[in-house]
Amino acid sequence: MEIPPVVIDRLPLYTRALSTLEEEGRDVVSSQELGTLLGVTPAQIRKDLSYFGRFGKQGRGYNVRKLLDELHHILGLDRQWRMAVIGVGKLGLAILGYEGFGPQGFRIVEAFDADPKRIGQRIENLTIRAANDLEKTLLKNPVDVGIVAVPAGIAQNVIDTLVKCGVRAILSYAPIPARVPPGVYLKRIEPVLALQSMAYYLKNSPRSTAAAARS
Amino acid sequence: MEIPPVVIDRLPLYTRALSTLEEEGRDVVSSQELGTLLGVTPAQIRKDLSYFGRFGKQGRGYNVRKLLDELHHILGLDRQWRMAVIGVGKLGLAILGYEGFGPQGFRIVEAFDADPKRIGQRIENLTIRAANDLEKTLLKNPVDVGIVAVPAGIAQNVIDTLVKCGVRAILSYAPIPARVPPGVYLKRIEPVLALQSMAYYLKNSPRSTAAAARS
DNA sequence: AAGGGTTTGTGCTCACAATTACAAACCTTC
DNA sequence: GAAGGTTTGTAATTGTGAGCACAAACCCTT
Ligand SMILES: NC(=O)c1ccc[n+]([C@@H]2O[C@H](COP(=O)([O-])OP(=O)(O)OC[C@H]3O[C@@H](n4cnc5c(N)ncnc54)[C@H](O)[C@@H]3O)[C@@H](O)[C@H]2O)c1
Ligand SMILES: NC(=O)c1ccc[n+]([C@@H]2O[C@H](COP(=O)([O-])OP(=O)(O)OC[C@H]3O[C@@H](n4cnc5c(N)ncnc54)[C@H](O)[C@@H]3O)[C@@H](O)[C@H]2O)c1
Repeated sequence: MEIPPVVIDRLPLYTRALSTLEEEGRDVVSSQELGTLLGVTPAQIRKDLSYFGRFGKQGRGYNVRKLLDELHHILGLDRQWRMAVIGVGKLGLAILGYEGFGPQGFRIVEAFDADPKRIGQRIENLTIRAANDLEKTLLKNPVDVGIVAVPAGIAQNVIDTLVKCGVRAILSYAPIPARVPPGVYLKRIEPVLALQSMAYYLKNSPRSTAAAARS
Repeated sequence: MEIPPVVIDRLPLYTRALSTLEEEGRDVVSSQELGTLLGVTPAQIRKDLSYFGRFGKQGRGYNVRKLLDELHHILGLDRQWRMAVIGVGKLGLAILGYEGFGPQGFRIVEAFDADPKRIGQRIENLTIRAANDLEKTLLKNPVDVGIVAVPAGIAQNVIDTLVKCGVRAILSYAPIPARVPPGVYLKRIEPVLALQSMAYYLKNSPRSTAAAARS
């Protein structure tokens, strides 16, 4: 059975809401409540979950702890993922210092830069390696994910190198339409594109039309 | 006529490719070439553009300069947009220092933080203001876009304040399912969700299955 | 000026995703 | 233990977007 990518994209949303509920001590939650919490219809949630099994109880809802465990297992969040950051400039520094990855099982274990002033620096328990050593290091010590935060001009090059080293998931902050071979997964973070599409709505709504932009 | 949001989301992609082509001195481009450049089918591009008019010439293609101007006009990129950054921490600093916004007409004109050590600092020709002055400042000196880079816990609060100040477009980096009233546009940057959905594919492909994740 | 080679714009079809709607299952209370 | 009130899981329907295919339009060459 083939699961639609949109469904996979929503599952992490559900896990995050469930984590919050669990921290609040909640035992069960209905698709209704989860829906209003996330801005998604209850039927959507039920249908998405039904791709993977039957996790709820009629008349009652979903056991928060149980559903969270199931989703963690489905998404592969019940293990550690090793990541490398390429490009430790202004943005790379913020990424290295971000405390949101670790608790979700995503650990940054390598960082690379081309600037001689950066190479060798210790940041967040990590020693910045030379960009020249990227291939050698990753071949010896593989990572699951590559985070690309280098200037646009060399991003495709870096991505190609990552692919050659067997990296199969890439998170790219570079503003280019990067290409990867099939079997490699790429997600782009594109704040400028997001702003540009919102500009359209700003321009074309006389101060208060309905119909919010997809987020 | 109502234009599908997905179409609006693709237009900025086209403008970026066209800009590159223009810098290379190209005069005309076909939907075919633009398509392979962006990983989109030519028919998709033609259909998207046809929502707004007839910009090409049969047998020839699109005039790069002309199409770029048209798209800039359609998206509202032929003017300056004023932005405020809320939260000048690790990420906020990278945003303030990012040179990718200006050339596209998005100018950061205000920055706010709650940390006394940050308030008053001059960064990139900007003086960091106190978070307490957010409402007062924006009411006197409105901005078009708010960029939210504060901790998750207070993000909804900041967003509510922005909305109250008449901000109608918000780019949020906070990992929360923020809600805004209709007529306000919100886009979220969510690296963790992107990683989590890629984890699913990493886990469920025996090292080389086709079907790349939507990016 | 005619013909061959391109490429656009768009009606039509197909695929897929969201929503609706309801029977089945469950809990609680009396 | 029966009745009333919830909520799930899913079959069926609706809605929407992507791709196909082709006539019309254009360029260039001879
Ligand atoms: N700063 C932001 O908020 C932001 C936002 C969106 C996108 N981006 C994108 O992220 C990327 C980085 O942005 P930034 O603001 O950090 O720029 P930056 O110039 O501060 O950092 C780039 C870093 O990459 C390093 N580098 C150059 N070549 C390299 C190589 N071959 N291997 C490894 N490292 C190399 C440089 O030494 C530098 O430290 C850019 O593509 C930018 O467009 C940044
Ligand atoms: N660093 C990253 O790469 C990254 C990536 C994705 C998401 N985020 C998100 O971006 C946000 C900021 O992350 P960060 O790493 O910069 O954290 P940070 O702690 O370095 O920065 C947060 C800043 O917000 C300021 N602040 C607190 N309350 C405020 C208020 N009421 N008004 C204005 N400013 C206030 C703090 O003083 C601090 O300077 C968080 O929500 C985080 O989850 C960060």
